[in-house]
Amino acid sequence: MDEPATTRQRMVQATERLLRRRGYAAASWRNVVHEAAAPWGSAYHHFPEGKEQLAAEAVALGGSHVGAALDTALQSTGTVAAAVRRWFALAAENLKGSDFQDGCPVATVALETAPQSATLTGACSTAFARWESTLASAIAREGCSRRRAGELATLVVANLEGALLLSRVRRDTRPLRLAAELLATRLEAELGSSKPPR
Amino acid sequence: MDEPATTRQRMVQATERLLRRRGYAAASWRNVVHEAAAPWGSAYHHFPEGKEQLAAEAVALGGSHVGAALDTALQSTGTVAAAVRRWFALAAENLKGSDFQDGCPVATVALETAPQSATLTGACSTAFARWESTLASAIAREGCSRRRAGELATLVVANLEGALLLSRVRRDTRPLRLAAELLATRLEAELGSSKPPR
Amino acid sequence: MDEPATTRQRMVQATERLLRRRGYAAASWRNVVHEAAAPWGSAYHHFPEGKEQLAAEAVALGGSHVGAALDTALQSTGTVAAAVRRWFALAAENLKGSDFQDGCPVATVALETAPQSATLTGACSTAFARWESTLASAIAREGCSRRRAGELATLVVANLEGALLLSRVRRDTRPLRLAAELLATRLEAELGSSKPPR
Amino acid sequence: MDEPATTRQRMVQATERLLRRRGYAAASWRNVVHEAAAPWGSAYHHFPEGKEQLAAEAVALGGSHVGAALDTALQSTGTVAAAVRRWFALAAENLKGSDFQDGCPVATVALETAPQSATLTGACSTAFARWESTLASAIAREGCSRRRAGELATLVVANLEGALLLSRVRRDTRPLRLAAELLATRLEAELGSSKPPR
DNA sequence: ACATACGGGACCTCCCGTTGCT
DNA sequence: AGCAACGGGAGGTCCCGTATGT
Repeated sequence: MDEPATTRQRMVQATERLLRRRGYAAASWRNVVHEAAAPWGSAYHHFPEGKEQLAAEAVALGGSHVGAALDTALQSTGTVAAAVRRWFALAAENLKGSDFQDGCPVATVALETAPQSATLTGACSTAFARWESTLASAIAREGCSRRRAGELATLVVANLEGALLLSRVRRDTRPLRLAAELLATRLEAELGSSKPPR
Repeated sequence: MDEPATTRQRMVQATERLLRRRGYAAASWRNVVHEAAAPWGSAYHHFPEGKEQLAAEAVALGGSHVGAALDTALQSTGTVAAAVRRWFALAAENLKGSDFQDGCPVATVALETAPQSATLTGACSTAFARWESTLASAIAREGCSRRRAGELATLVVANLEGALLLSRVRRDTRPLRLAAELLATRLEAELGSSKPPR
Repeated sequence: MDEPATTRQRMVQATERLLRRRGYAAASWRNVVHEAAAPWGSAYHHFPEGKEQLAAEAVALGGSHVGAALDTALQSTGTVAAAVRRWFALAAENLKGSDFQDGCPVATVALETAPQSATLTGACSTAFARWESTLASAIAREGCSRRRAGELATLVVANLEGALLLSRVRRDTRPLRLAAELLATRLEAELGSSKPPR
Repeated sequence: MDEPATTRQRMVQATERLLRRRGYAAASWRNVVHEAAAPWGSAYHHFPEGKEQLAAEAVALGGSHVGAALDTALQSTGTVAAAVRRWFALAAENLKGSDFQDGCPVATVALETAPQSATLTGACSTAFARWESTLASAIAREGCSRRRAGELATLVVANLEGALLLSRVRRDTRPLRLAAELLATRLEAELGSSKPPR
């Protein structure tokens, strides 16, 4: 195990990197094969449906990275409110750690391709839905209706994306911190009675 | 006044339309001159610094449109909380009215070009800053420290962009309604009794 | 015998189909293996000399199909003149039956590749020569010098190809009927005295 | 007058040359701009509808060349029968003069692109129709019903194309001579009463 | 202010043929 | 016989910016 990544995997990873940093337009085959040190001649062997397929897989990969950070945050904290704070802090770290170069691969592709490519919009939608589903489950577990849990999860994701965008443009992570605070306060207010935060 | 739009104006307007709907990549000269029914021969006469200049002006125009909606919302309501609800509702209307085709021109360009083009990132940043400044003034007028007013304004803008993104991807305006509710509640809580939030 | 077609056979047949309908350029390996439901992995096992070999065999197969129609026509009629009429009528049927999609695989390849590929030009030439030889023998049997029989055979083939081309472009089989009439009349005139047409 | 050919004209001419010699597939932009010594960057300036537009114009040009040869033949001879002989002889000369490299640009494109491109099939059809129309008028002038004149014209064109194809593949102009003889004899027979053929 | 043309390059897609491994 | 991957290149399209003439 832990074999060296296959060409195909390297291409998806490279694409995800490019999407994060410079968006869909920059994820050209040329850039991808260069970044991945992959053979250009077999691009369409691995991705017979072309660039959309490659990008869709990269979006899925990017989404799973962010989702993994959410899982980590949930596991390392006791309440959803704390997890949200942690999740947003991780996002802020990544942003700052890349000198504000790495944005959210999902959001970038979503805005750049919606509503032209159903495939890609679908991939973005799926990524968002997964985060929301994870969040909603965690929220519901703290004693909240499934319906309201879903709404709160949507708000968390919306705030993450909005704050990430603003933080990136301003080169300042404050929006992420403010959004985390806004959400955590609200979550504690709505869930607090039934679940003592440790 | 109210003269017919000049060639130059038509080009900026057409570009703004293209940015909203299909992003920076679609705002090619070819598409712009076609959409604007403008002569290609004088493109570089009007915009000697090229496509970036054109796009920057289009972002500014798009930003002013959204800003105008905010002004309208503030004038037609009594509190900032109500104005935010109204502002987000207007955004939802525009989104739905265009069959979820028209997104925010500022956000799209911001993600697509940051951090490659300082000019364009600056234009986006300026647009966001203008909305925040308007909001911050209105919030401060309801009895809040300038500092906290600025933070709340940032949160409003972050939520607008995040919710708009989610609403567009899902083809459902619910995220915008939820975000408006979250913000309005918080604004009322912090400003409501006339002042003392904490 | 009458076993299921081998992979190799299916590939040649698929190629012949593609040549007839869309020409040499459309007979890419990708299209061929898809049409034939054949494994790409063994393409160069079966056709070690590459695409030219495949196409040459497909031309030969196509030529034999047309030649078989000629044999049928000769057997089911009493004179060469009648056989020509029948042959052209069969060609018209095939053309119309395919909604004017199926042309002559030999002619298409001949024009598309002559004079670049000696192999393919040779394959086409052989196909034409076979039809002419069959015709010439039949004509000579009706009492005509071998020399003149060969000339008349050439004229029949030239008219078939020319009329097929015109009929296909116009989506109208009239040119084939006219050419058949022209040839039959001439054949009857030159052979008529010695061989009463039934 | 007799100005140097424009870039656009040179491109069409070069394309016509390539179509004649090597078919539609060989008329790539790369080959065209090389042959025409034209700037590749303005290809789509001159032919905004792309390769099909270029090829359609080249087919029209090629068709007009062949048509001009027909006009010449008609003017330099006394009867249609003689003109057909002359026309076919000119075709044979061109074929032989190019060492059997130059075929008919119209026929090649017709077979290669029919029925995929309506534009190109139309261009080919138009070229054929023009020759037929010229021929039909000339035939009718010799005392033949318009209807029969049209049929005979079709036969002439079909024989030209078929014989040209065979002559090219065989590297031997005999098919063209035989076809001319066949047609001339028939024309003389059908028109003979009013115009002594011999 | 506008038109026509140049000029080089990037885009995605698809091509043909080869190479080791079953 | 068949497979997965490689490898370089050509295909048509469209890009941005510039250069001349009015």
